[in-house]
Amino acid sequence: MDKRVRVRFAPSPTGGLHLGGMRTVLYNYLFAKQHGGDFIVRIEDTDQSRYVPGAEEYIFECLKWSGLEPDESPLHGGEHGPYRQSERKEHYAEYAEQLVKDGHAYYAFDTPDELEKMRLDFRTEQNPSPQYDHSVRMKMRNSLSMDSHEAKRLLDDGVKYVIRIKMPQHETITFKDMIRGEVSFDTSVVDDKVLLKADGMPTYHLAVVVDDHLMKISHAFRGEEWLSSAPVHILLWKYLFGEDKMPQWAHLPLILGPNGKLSKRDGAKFGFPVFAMNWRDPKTKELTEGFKEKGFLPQAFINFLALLGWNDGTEQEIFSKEELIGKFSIERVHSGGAKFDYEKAKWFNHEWIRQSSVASLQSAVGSLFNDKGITGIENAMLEKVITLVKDRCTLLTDFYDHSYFFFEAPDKWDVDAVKPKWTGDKRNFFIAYTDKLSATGNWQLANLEETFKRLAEEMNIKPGELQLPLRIMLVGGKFGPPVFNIAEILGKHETINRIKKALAVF
RNA sequence: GGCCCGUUCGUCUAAGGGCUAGGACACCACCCUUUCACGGUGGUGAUACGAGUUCGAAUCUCGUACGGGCUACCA
Repeated sequence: MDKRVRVRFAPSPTGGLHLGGMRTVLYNYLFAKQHGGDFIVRIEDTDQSRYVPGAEEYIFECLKWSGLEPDESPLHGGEHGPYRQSERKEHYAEYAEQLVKDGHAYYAFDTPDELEKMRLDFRTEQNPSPQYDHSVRMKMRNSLSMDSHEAKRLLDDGVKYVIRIKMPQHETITFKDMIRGEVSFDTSVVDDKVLLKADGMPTYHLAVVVDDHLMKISHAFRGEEWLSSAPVHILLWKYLFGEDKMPQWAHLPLILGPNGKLSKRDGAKFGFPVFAMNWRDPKTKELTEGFKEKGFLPQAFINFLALLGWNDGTEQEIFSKEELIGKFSIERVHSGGAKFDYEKAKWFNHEWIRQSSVASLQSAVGSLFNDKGITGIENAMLEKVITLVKDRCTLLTDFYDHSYFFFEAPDKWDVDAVKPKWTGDKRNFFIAYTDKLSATGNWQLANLEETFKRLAEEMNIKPGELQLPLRIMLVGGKFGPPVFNIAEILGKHETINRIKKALAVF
């Protein structure tokens, strides 16, 4: 099938790619893959004042980590490249001029100050934010309000200008949205949007239409925040390339934070990530934590993102990327916004950790320990530890909290938990137990436990009262997996050492 | 203010005219567990409101309320 979808992003510090943007990317990706189409990414860097160097590379790292790599490298071009709008500058002016020639657009010479004055002058209680539209355009300085000689003179003199679309009056624009069905707008309430800026760069409105045409985009999925400017884009299609050539639109619902639209700030405020990976703003040096660094598996990230506003109609919740490609359908995307629930996201991650094989977790967990300064762990040991604690970990980082004691002997113990019931008999028990352990050639879970219980019985102590002290000797506190499992993994030498060391303190 | 979009348990959602509105997260209780968790079983909990159409409405229509988006030479 000849499907071609594109996603866009602006390399700006705040407009990066947070949850909402990533989900848009994901849906585009799933749709493209499902139909055997192309998935391309376009860099919308036409706003030079907000351009942040390095943001492109960062975002491709995010896409790579999530497993959503585009078919053609957006950084190096491709069949319909370049995919960086700043490198396609010359295309846009040509189309803008075309629109002027056809009477669908005009030159406007108003300075920023004049625009501000207009907004102030026309401001009323009923209309707090006046627009540059059919009602005021004849009162402004543009090629519609002045005679053609004057306009030509200004142009020849090199006076800065923008090109604005001339929105028709009282026309109803209706289009079909794949999620919402028919949506219509009255053109007289839409302003004369700037198409080409004074610096020669296009605005999003012009660029999206021109690029979608040139890049032969068949489906355009974007966030709901674009819905209200859709009539401009549809008109542009009509004027430039024909409405029948227009891609099919889908406006995805917004992802909401705890209070309203999800923002980058919400992350810091409520303690959850909003970006796929750590992002440090080069200007402010402010760090925004990512899902990756927080300990999420990419599979879980994709999974919860996909389910935030979509489901396949069954009660299934855990989907692999391949299953999502098979089952996704844009028509089943919810039209209402979805509030992001971090607790549920963590649940997805927990499920994915449980399902993951030990082998697939090994390198991530290994490097986690490395980062914490614990090095030189043997693979066999790591494997055993992961197997034992995997089910209790919600985040990858939990592996540290649930198993660091395998690699670091405790140097302080929760003595308060032992002391009240500590007796000389118990001390003697542990001395006897270490002797037995030293002598044994069978370091198996069953044997360790059996020896322990038999000895306790012989010495007439309840084994239950001895297990907690043993645990505290081995790990330092009241936590961790079953105590004999710990001893088994720790090994003979280490177990005996830890008991002896603790005995000296108790 | 104007325009557009939306509204089912606290949260994500299922049910697109017809059984006691189903599931998941979270929460609570019990069980398992001589640690802490995991897990298991069960429970609390929703169709925003008001009209209309219909034998019958969460579902279709209208109005109201509430929420969100847009209203830049930003995307």
